Amino acid sequence: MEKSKPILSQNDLKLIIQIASDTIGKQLYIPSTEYFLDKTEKMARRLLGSYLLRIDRSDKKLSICGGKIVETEAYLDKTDPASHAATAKITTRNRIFYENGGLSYVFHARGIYYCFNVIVRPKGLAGCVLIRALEPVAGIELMAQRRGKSPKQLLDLCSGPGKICQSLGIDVRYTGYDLRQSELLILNPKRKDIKSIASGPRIGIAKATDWKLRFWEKDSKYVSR
DNA sequence: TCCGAGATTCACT
DNA sequence: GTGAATCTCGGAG
Repeated sequence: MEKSKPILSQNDLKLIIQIASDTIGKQLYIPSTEYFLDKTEKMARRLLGSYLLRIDRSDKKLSICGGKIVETEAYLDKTDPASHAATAKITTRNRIFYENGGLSYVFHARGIYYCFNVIVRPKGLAGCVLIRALEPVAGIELMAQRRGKSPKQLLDLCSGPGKICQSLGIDVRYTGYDLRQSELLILNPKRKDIKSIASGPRIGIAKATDWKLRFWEKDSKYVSR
């Protein structure tokens, strides 16, 4: 059995939500546990406009970085040839797909970069949503530093799954974190300011290339391509 | 135990 | 537009 991942104390969580809300300029909330249990495709749309935040408490100082989710892709269960859950059996890699929704799943892409996913659906059913792009809103200097870019290069901080992980300092160790109460948080505003959602085929895969499971905020400058 | 493929990014032509 | 960097997992033997 894998070691369970650290969670934040209720006090820290409260403080972090307050700081994040002030930074972004609107009140943010922790989604309910049920929020993450819907069908994968629906979740990929629903997560647009939510905020993905990384909490850093390394040198006693609390820092928050992250942004608004503007692009996602849905990866389904074993019926989806492009999904890591496509193999018939449960393996070390895809075991987490069958956990209750609301956990993180991070994997290595091409040996160099990482991709961050949100596990969705109830326990026993496989599904995850790849976060492809963020609109940076918090901790921009820290993210730029991690990316080796200038804070002015906003468009180049989180416009791709590998870039997001680099900006937020996420690697495979961050698999299995509870996104409602850990250093990796998904928070929702009361009302999302996503005007309209576009959809199209997923990017960078060789199988099921015509399935329209990629969703993004139409007109957002921050999407990956 | 070995081999091949892969949900990416960046530099170079 | 093309190719290289680089590492993990799954499947075959």
